[in-house]
Amino acid sequence: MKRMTMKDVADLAGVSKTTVSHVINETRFVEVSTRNKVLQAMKDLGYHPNTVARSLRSGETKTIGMIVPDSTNLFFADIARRIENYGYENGYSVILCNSDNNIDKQQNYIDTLISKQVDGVIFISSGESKADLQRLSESGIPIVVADRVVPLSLADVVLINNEEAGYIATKYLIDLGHRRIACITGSSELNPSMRRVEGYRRALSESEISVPEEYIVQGDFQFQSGELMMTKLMKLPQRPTAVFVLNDMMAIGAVSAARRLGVDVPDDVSIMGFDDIALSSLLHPSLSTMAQPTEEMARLAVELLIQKIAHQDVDHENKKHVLNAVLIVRDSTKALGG
Amino acid sequence: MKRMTMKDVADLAGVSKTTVSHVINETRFVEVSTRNKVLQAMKDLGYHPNTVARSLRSGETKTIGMIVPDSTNLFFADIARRIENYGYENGYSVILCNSDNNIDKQQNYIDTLISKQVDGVIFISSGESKADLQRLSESGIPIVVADRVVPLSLADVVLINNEEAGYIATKYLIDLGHRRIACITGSSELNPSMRRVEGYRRALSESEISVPEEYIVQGDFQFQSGELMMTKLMKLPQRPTAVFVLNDMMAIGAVSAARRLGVDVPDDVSIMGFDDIALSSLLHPSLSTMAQPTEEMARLAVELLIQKIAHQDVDHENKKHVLNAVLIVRDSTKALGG
DNA sequence: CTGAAAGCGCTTACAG
DNA sequence: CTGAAAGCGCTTACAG
Repeated sequence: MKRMTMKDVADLAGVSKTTVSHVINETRFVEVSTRNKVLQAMKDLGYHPNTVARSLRSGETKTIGMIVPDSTNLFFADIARRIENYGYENGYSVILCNSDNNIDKQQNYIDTLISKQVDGVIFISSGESKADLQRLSESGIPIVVADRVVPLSLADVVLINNEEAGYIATKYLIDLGHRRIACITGSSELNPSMRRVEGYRRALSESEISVPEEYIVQGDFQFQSGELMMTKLMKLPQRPTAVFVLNDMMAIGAVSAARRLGVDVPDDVSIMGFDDIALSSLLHPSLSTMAQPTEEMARLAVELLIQKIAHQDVDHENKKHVLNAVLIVRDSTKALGG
Repeated sequence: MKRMTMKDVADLAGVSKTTVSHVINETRFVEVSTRNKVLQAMKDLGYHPNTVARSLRSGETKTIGMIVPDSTNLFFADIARRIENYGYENGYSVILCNSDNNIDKQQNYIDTLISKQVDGVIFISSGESKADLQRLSESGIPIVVADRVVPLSLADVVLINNEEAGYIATKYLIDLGHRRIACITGSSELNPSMRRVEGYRRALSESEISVPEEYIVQGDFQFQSGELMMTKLMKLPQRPTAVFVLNDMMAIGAVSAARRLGVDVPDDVSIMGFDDIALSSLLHPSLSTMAQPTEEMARLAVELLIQKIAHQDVDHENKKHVLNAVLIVRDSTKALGG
């Protein structure tokens, strides 16, 4: 049961540790017969290389940290899953860190990640965390931030064009003939939410549609707030005919609230979501939404990180990588009076 | 930007590495003034202890591996989240491994976890994986298996009493006056699914209700199969008045299918789920279900693992820890004709 | 084609 | 109250 080491393998195979190391890593030519003896010895002993020792020596752990606000949220769960998968394909393990909107927890995790010598960190949206990011960055660990804007001095950034996406969604509703278009936002300090609202406003003002302030209500990206805010909107004297909800979970809540109020979706009111979580295509009515390219975001984030890890020496210019959300039309929206 | 080491701290503070180590770990008394000098030096240098070196020396990595089939599945996401959290509270980081029902991936991850010298592994349900578990177990790494039955020679096991839970759910439907009670199962080779069906059968036979074989239909724990199987059931000449669905995701699909067919839930048919994922209480009708104690499962799994890690020397007797699912009555079920 | 030895950054007996 | 030194299991220049 004792853990076998290279020494054990070397002894059994009758060669040096150097040679064992080289056959394991294929890092220099080894006589075929020697090689086979080593391989056989490894097998006989059930040898597993000790990555900890290797990491100490080589300076790389083949491990990355992934910080997400809440891996239970379907949007983050999806990205986290894909990051794990791309990491795996590239030989990296990922340490899962839920920041939980808890500043202490996030800070502790960052210290832990630094101490564990992770090769890089993928940081996904969380409240205010410039200071933490700064510490990470100062420690010299490559960072990629996803779904969030930070100073480029700190990290590469991968995100979607939220303003444009907000514009496209709203424009789509306008083109369907809607004029009374409300919006359920996320927490006001979150940049993605703010930017989507800006796009929403731009589309409306471009079409010279004025928006009463009570049409813009604030949620918190959770189901319940979608329900609550939708109920509020439906009780307005001048009811909107379409609602742009800034994420799908709230949009699903909004559909639910509408149903309970006897308001038909999409006959009486069109509802437009954001994210395209898996659930959105399944429920009835299926949700029209702006799909985030999570696959691409995750792939790009991992690729960028791996590049940064590889070229840590040359000074890498951090960039902002902007992807596009795409309009997905399903059953929760329809032409006004159509 | 160069990583600081204990040597740097020792030099700046004018003490030995030994002393630095002892103030960091609080492992022997150090003169207050010396202590302060060391602390100050650490701060000035932005020193972070190198856990990799520590692990090599001490033999523990303060890291555990968590293998789940798919962290995107709400039930697993919930458990994974809680395990991460309990791990964090106990000073452990967790490496996220999605086995993905891919035997190669799972095997690779296990080798990786062994090589990375994780202190323990929490293994959550996956298809057939006795061989992998065996390898892990032979490497001497403590293992806790959750939501699944394996030989106790290999690991501690934490799970719910699926048979009893299936019985309780079905008995509840019977007590509501239902006699024609169908069941949508999960993949037939999964033990939890099989056991729940056994409980379902026991409750029915106890009440001397015979169940036509076409009332038991097989899904795969995904939304779509719930929809599909529900549709099939509703087209039966002798339609069931209640359906026990072996997980919530399929139950939500079943509700959705019913709605589309113009069958009211719960007026025309009662639907009973299993798991109590967060979504189940939110949708309308909210779902009656058997709640799995994920909080307790996660806590227990982490506690057991930590105990095993601590007492690796003394030979620990693996046990099966059986928790109870609890009946949650919501709006998707009602008395027959009530 | 292969090996001896230094060293990665810690912890911890041993010594005083 | 503190320090010098061995050693955890690897990798990799250096040497032959």
